[in-house]
Amino acid sequence: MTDRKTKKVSLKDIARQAGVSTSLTSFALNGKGKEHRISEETVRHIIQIAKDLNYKPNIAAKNLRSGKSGVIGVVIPDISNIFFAQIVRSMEDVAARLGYTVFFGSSDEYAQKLQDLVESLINRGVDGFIIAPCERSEKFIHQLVNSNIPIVQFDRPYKNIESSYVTLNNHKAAYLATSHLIEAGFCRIGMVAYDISLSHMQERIEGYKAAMEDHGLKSEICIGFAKSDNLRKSTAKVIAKMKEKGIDALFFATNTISVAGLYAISEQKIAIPRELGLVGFDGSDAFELCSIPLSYIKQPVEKLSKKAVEILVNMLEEENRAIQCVQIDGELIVNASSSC
Amino acid sequence: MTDRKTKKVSLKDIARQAGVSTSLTSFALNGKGKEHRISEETVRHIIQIAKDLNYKPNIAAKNLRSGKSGVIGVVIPDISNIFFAQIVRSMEDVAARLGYTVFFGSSDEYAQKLQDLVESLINRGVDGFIIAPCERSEKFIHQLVNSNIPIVQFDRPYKNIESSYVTLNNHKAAYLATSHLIEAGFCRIGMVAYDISLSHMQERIEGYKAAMEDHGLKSEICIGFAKSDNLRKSTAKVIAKMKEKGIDALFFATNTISVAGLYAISEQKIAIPRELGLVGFDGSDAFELCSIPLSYIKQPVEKLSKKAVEILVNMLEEENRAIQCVQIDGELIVNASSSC
DNA sequence: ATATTGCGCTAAAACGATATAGCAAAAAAA
DNA sequence: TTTTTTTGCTATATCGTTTTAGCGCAATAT
Repeated sequence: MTDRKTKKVSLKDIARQAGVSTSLTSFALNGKGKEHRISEETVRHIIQIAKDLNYKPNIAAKNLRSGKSGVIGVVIPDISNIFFAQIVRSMEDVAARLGYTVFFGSSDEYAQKLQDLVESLINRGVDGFIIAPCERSEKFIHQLVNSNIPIVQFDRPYKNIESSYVTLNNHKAAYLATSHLIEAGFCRIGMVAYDISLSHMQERIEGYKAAMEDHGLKSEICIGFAKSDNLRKSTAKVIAKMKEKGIDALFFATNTISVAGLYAISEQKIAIPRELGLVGFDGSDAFELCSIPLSYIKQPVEKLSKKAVEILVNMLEEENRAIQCVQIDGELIVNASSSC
Repeated sequence: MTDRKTKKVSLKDIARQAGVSTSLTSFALNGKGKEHRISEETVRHIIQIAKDLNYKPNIAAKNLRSGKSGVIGVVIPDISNIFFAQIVRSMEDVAARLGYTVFFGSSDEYAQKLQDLVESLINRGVDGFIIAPCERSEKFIHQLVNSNIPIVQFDRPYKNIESSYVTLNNHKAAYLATSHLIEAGFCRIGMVAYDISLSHMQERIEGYKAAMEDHGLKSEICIGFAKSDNLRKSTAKVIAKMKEKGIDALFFATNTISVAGLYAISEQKIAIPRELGLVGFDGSDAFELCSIPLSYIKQPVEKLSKKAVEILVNMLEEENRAIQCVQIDGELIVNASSSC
């Protein structure tokens, strides 16, 4: 640990001590010895001195000179959602391994906040973005893509925008969850979703519908919508209404809905799975702690974040403008809430 | 949104267009007009042009020149712990309002990882740190403080190190939780804690003990330790053993222990609060979803993070070397798990 | 002997902002 | 009138890197 007060060691210091120019020093330390035909001995010498002096390059100078920052901006809806917390966590690891750092911020599902965040990150000089869009942000994302800032859409991409994206195969996951309920003997299966147009939600809804249709249950399709600004109450209302209609199982479209649903069910004292079969989405401590553990679709957090970071870094380093669209399969975790 | 390809507007561009020098431009845009006796008209003129050209200062250049980065490094144990997720979230907001950005990383409670993180953040040029230390990191934190890098310890400070810190008043909180159980009619109250020496844990233990003593229950003091690397199993074992001993209530020392405890209790089919009264720590979705909602000590997340950021920024900007030690009170949330 | 090539290195110009020293003209004081 | 002060501005060095252009010398080719 060096004292903050004693000035930091610079390239110049090393150069002086080694009796060479700063250029040579820079080349040597960046592994460009051969490329610039520096004698191996000189390179070794320089590296040794750098080590001795505990040289740490000044990143601001590097950034200024190179016009790059080595920082990836990540914009997610909410870091206090465990799913995104894990995603960010994982992205950090992957990015670090590739020599990048992650700046992140939460949009709270507000288009304006997303825009502010992105702009402030641009000012901070991030090299590229991984963004989970929110409602009403399509235009802005579009502009962003058009302005040639490297960007990977995540989790709920606008698929008609020409950009790379990484997302769960939501259709398949929802199909899987619904089919599982059907195979477990339920037939009047409802879905609780958000009334939003983002792709992940629409595809989960479509996946549910498709599964119902494919099993001859088209007429039983029944979707209720929870309001995110009054989540618990609205979810409770939806569930009560569905129960009245004779629904015998529910598929929750997200982990927030799942938690709210579990809460409502415990309040309404509905017996799981006898009176109502359940499948949720993503994970949460709460899923296992409710009296009957919840079956759910598990998203492959590491795979998703790794892919997103890799694609972005590839764009940054290879100037690879090829668009990559990746959909990764989810896994169904079967617990007691869905086995009759 | 500016096109990434079209080069960015620099001070020079503005200066040229305004027909003045870059120095003047810099002063004008930094509000140092008066200080450098620039005519008000010129200042207005320059500012107008900067606006027209949508000028955004290059942060790398600023950093290089000033030796500061406007970035605060935050090191916490684990971002996927909801408590720390909320903390980070809140710190970001506060920091943004003060003109700073937050870089954060998770130590996973490993001293080595904490050290690596801090060093990498130093290389990235952060101006100061907010750190939640972990076991075996005392020496390193001590070095850090000695090397004059501005730092605020957080959540579990080493209090004998001469540095500022912000933490919950853990003693008081534990005392409160324990007293509450006693007043609710429980008397054989056990505590489940981690066997670590960090201050927050020691003080929670001391607070529990003090409450028991003050209520004449010294002989009933009983502390069981959960292992963090095998949390669920070890917690279950501890609880089972305590139950055998005739314990009638439990105080969980952290939210991770609380979740594990709830899990064990639901597995062991113990009736809450009839057979066992419960109070936990921090919040979690799970606390409300278990069949009987858990009473718990709620930490004032906003206050804690705000204070920490403010103290650090004060150190950075005022060169204020005065050490500030802040302890903030927690709040007891009473739910069904502790009312006989 | 002269021209060419390769080798190992250096000098110096960027990158964009800030801050110090100082200059010319106008205003005030002598 | 001459000197001093004030006003409004400029030129330039600097922060620590990276990178381009090119220099002098020796070895090889002609």
